[in-house]
Amino acid sequence: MKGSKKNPNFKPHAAQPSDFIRAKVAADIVSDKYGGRVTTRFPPEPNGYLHIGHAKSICLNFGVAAEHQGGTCNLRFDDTNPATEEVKYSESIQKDVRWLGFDWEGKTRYASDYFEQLYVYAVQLIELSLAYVCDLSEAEIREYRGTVTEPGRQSPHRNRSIEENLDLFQRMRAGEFADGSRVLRAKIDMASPNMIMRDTILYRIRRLHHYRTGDEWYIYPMYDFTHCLSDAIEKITHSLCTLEFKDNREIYDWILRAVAIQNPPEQTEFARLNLDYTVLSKRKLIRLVEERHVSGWDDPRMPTLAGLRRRGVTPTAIRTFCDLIGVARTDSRIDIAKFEYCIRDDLNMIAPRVMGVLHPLRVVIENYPADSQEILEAPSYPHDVPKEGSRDVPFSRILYIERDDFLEDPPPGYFRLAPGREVRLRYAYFITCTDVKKHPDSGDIVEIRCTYDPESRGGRSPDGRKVKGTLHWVSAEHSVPAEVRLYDRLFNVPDPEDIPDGADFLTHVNSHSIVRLTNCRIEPSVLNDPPGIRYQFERLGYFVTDSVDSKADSLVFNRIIPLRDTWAKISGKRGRSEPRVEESMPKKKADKVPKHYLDQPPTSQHESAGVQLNYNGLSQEESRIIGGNTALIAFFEDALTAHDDPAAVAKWVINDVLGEISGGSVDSLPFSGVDLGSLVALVSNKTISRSTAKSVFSAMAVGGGSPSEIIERDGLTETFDAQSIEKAVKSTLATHPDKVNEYKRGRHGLMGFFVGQVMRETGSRADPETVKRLLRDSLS
RNA sequence: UGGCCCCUCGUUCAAUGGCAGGACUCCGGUUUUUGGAUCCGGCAAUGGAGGUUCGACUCCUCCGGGGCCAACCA
Repeated sequence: MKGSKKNPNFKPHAAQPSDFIRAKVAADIVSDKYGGRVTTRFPPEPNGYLHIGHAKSICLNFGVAAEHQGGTCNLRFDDTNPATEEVKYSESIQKDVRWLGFDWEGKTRYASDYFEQLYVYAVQLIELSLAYVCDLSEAEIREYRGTVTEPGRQSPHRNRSIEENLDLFQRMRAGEFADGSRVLRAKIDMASPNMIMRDTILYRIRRLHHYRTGDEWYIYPMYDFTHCLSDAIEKITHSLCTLEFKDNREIYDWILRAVAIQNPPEQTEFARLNLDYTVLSKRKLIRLVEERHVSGWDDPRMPTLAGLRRRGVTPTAIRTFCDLIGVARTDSRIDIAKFEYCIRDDLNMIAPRVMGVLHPLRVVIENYPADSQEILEAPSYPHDVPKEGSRDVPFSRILYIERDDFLEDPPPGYFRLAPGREVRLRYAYFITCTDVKKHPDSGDIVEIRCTYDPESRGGRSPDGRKVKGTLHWVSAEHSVPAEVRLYDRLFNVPDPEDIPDGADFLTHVNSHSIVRLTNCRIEPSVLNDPPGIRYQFERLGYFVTDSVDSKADSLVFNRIIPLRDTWAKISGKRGRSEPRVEESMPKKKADKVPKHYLDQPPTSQHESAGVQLNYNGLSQEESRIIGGNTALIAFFEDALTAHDDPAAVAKWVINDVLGEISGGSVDSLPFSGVDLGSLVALVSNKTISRSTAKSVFSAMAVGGGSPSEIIERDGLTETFDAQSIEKAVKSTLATHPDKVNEYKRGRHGLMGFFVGQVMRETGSRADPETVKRLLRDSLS
C-alpha cells in the first residue's frame, strides 16, 4: 500500500529478472496489477526445523521483495494444526531466518491471529451456500471421495439448509461435538478430476491446546482454507510455493473468488530443492534424529540450518548457493559439489590460516639445539586474499608433521617428505630427512630424523634452490591438543529416497560420516582467539570450534569442509585420512532411447475418440485433433464461413490457436472463428505475408478485433517490394561485417540470424523467402 | 488407470520463433612458500517420431520417461 515503507533487505541495484518468477513479478509491475506493489511471504509451519531447502524459498521470497522499491516479505507461521506445533519451533525458525541474513517487515505474523476473521469468511461461505457441515466419519469421507480414476459421491449432508449449517457450525465452534464428528466442507464438485476439489474440507474439530490461542478454539481451519485467505488478509501479491501445491491452486483461487477478494494474490509454484547425498523431507529428518543416527537437529551433518550453522557453514555461502541454483519448474537434484564450491569460495576469502596436524608424526631436527626455540611470524592470509594480519608460530627441535606427508617409499609424483628428500616447512625452514625410526615390533614409523638449513629461515633459501613440497607442522612442545571431528556426507548414495519397495532409506546412511580424531595438535595462536572463528588449517580444510562441545581447555573442532585435494585424486585415494564412501552411483535418468517407439502408430489409440471430421484436404491427424473438441469444431466451422479452405484454416487452428489457448478453451479467446478465417483469407490471397499474419494473430490474441482493423491500426499494410527488401538486406549486412565474414568462412547457421535481423528491420512485413534469396545472393 | 506438471552438456540454470550460452563437475596448462586459490583453454546437451514455418529448444500431435494428487497434514 505505502511505497514509503522501508525494506531492510532492499537491494537498489537488482539484477535483471533471472527466472520465471522474477519475470512474472516484473510483468505485473509493468501492467500495474497490484499498483506496483510487491509483497511476498515465507510461511513455515512451526512443527520442525528449517533446512537448506527452506533456505531456497526464503532467499526467493525475501529476494524478490528486496529487489523492488517498497517490496516486503512477511514471515508468517501457518499454525493451524495444534497437534504438531510448538513455540520452540517458532523461535528457532525466526532465529534461523535472521541468521541467514533476512529481516521481515513489522511483526511476525501468525495464521492463528486470523482465526476470528477466518471464521467470518467460513460463515460467509455457508451463507453463499458454498459450504456445508458434513457428519460423515473420516473413513466415510475417504470412501465417498472416490479415487483418482473414479468420481466420488455426494455427501448425504450436502444439501442441508443454510440455517442448519450456520447453527451446526456455530455449535462446532462452541465445542458441542466430539473430535472428528463433523467437518465443514466446501460445496464444489465430487466428480472433479482434481481430488483437491472434491468438496474440500475447510474446518475440523480438535479439542487440543494450541500453542498460541490456548483453549479458545474447538475448531481449526485447514491449510487450503487458511493459506489463501491469510495471503489475502496480508495483501500478498505473489504467493510462491513448491510444485506439489500445484493442484491446490484451484481451491486457492476458488475460495478467494467465492468471498470476492479484490485484487487476489496469485500462487506460483517452483521446484523444491533436492540435494545429492542428503534427505530434505521433514519426516525423514525426524527419523534420523529420533533413531539416533545423528546427535540432534543441530548435528553438524544435518542439512538443517541449525546443523549447517554448527558445522561452520556461513550464511553467505548458503545465499550464494541459492542464487546459483536458480529457480525453475523442473524437478532437480543439485550436485553437492556446487554447495561445497560455495562454502569454500566464501571461506577462502574470510578464514584466517593456522596450522594444525591431524595425525601427528614426530620429527626431530637433529641440528637444532634442544634448548633453543624461536618465534616465526606467519601471515594469516595468503598473498591472493586482500586481508591483513599475522600470528606468531613457535619453532623448536621437536615437531609434528602430518603422517601422510612422509612416505618411506614414495610413488612417482609424490613431492612431500621421504628419506633423503628436502622439503619446506611452511613459514619456517627447509628440512632434509636423514633417518626413519620404526617400532621394533610393529615396524610402524614412530619418528623421522631431519636436519634443517639455518639459511632457509622463512622458507626461502638464499642460494635459490627450490623444493617442491611444503608441509604444515606444529612445535611439539608449544602446540595445543584438540579433538577434531571430520564429517562426510550422511548417505552413501546420491538419492537416498530412491529405494526399492519395502526398503528403508536408513540403510543408506554412511557409517563413516563422522570420524573423531583425538590426538590432534594445533598451533597455539588459536588460544588467543574467541571461539567461533572459522579457520583454514593450511593444506587440510576449513574448521571451526564446536559451539556445544569445545571448551577453552579442551578444544573441539568441526571440519566444515576439506580443501580440494588434487593429490588425493591423482594418487587414487579419496580424502586425506578417513575412509570415504564409495564412488557416486550413476544417477537415475530416463532411458534416452525408448525401446518400443515403433510399436504403435501414433493415432491408433485415439481413432475412436471424438468426431471424425470430413473435410477435403485435412489429414487424418488434423481432423482427429479438431474433431476431438466440440468447441474447436464450432470455431473451425465459423472460420470456414469467412474462408472456405479447410486445409489452410485447419493448420492455423491446430498450430496457432491451440498454442494460444494452451490447454484452455477457445471460448476464452478475445476473437472469433470468423476473425481467424478472414486472417487466413488475407494470407491466401497474398494481401499480407504469413509472417505479417503472425503478428496480426498475436495482436488479436491480446486485444481481439478483426484482422483488417488491426492491419489498419498498426500500419501493417504490405509495403515491402523486392527493392526495399534489398535495401534492408544491404543495411543489415553492413552493420554486421564480422558475422558476414564468419558466414563466408562457413558458419552457415548465421543465416537465421541475418533473416531475423532483416525481418526485424522490416517489421516482419517482408516476405521471408525473398529475404532469404536476396541474402544468399549477397553472401555468395 | 483420471487430472495436472516436467524433460537442454555429467549436474543445474539460460536462449521476444532467428548465432544453443553461463555456472558447477571433469580434463589439460599457467601460477604458487597451501597438491588451496588464481588465470587461460578444452570436453560436453535440446528424450523420440511426425507436423506447422523461410527458420523450431521454443508452436501443434503422438510416443517414451519422470513427478504430484485419493490426511479431518502443510
